[in-house]
Amino acid sequence: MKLLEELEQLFVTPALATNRKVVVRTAPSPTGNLHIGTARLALFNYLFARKHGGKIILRIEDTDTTRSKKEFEDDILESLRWLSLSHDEFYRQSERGSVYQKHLLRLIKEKKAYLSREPSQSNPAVEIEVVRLRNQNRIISFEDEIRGTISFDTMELGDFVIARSLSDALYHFAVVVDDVEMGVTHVIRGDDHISNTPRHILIQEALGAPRPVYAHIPLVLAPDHSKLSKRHGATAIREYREQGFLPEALINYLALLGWNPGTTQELFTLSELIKEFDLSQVHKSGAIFDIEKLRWFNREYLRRLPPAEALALIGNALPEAIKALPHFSEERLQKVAPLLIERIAVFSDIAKLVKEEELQYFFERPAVAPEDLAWKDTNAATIAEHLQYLCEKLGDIPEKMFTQDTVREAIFGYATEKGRGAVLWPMRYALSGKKQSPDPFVLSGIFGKEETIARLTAASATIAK
RNA sequence: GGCCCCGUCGUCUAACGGUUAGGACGCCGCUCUUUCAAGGCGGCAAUACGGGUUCGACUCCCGUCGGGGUCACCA
Repeated sequence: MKLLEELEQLFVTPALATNRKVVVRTAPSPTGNLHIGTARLALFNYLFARKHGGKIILRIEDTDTTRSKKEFEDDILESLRWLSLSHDEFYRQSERGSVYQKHLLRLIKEKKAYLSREPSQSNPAVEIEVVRLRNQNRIISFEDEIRGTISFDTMELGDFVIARSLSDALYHFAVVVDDVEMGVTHVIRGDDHISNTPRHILIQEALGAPRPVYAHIPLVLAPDHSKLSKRHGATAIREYREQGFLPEALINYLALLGWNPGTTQELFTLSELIKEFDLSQVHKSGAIFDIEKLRWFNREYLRRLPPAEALALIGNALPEAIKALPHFSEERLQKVAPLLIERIAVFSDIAKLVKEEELQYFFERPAVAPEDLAWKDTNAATIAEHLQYLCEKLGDIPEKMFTQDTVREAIFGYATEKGRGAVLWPMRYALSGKKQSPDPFVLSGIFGKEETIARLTAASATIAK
């Protein structure tokens, strides 16, 4: 036991000096659109590097040519850009075959690896010559920034395969060679790589390279505690983008998933995150992705959006059917926008409102059901009387002065005197045709004098029948 | 199954030997109000379990249970 530990000490390569410039990498495989979990890892790498004035390498790990697709690479790049997660250098592993080969050859020459002729696993009929690493079968331990010391017995790994052939390096080898060649100082990746780490260290030591600092971040989990996958709903950043989530909200939410600044602050801009971020505050256990909290963040950012920007985004999310309605206009939409913002968390919620017919009445005269016009047991004659009065009273307001405030001023006394419910409910219902809607003053302000009076008159006519 | 990692409200988390175990999301209630939304106020709700160590454990140690990861010529 003791001997084993001493033996181990002999082989331990010191971690990279901390005074070296920080170099991190985010290394997605283009086998799917940018995943929420990958984006979060990219974010952690980004925050760490930017905080320490380091360099960020984006490396596309496409050594598996059958599963890798250009369209996924495009999506990854585009999604990262959308999230504002920039990088400083870009590589594709598929373009680095000669680099891997060079190191493979060297290792073989130094007898640290060897060629082995054996039947192909995919096609046992043919023999191929794979490259295996000479494993010294010892205990590897490393310091993980998140978990502390982790030890593995690498015995059961055996002389594992590092390349399918001299010109076809496998993932583990490519990763280690790249990290070495690119001068990566901090490997910040998902904790599903913990058990790959001893293998990487073995390769690294064979290469005679220094050991980077490892930080294994716990994974993002689905509500059922399993790995977040498609059956749990949207997993790609693109889908959230398409649903109308704001990148700032996504960033903020993802940052707080497994990390916190140790204060109760929850809303952070990217640059605040850079300032606050610290690997030592990263949690050890996996965090469940909670769409409700993401929606809350999104709403917070939605409300902070400059009005012009919000308006443009609402315009994008608004179905064509609404834009085709008779009273639709940009001016009208501009007035409705603040109401909308108050009622949605994500832009895709607009489609839901439309489906529930919560928006139509802003842009076309609503159908009014006489039986719904009455507040409690107010009788028809009284309602008609109130509506009549409202029309007259509002008619006295000059068109230019017709706003939610002047309308309120004009009729609030009357409403208070006659019973607010008895006056205001029919007024609001007449304007919206809905049992639930914004208040009648706000609606009047949106519709303007002519349309407001027209709707009140129409409702009044309905009740007269 | 072997190996590795993890375990505070339903969820994200604070507390790093001494707190009535705090905050946020969600949920519920109240309030504002003609209705809805938003807002304000409040409530429900957790240290997985069992042993130690200690004057004192969410915090340290051991075990149990539970969860996750990984065991490729995928990444």
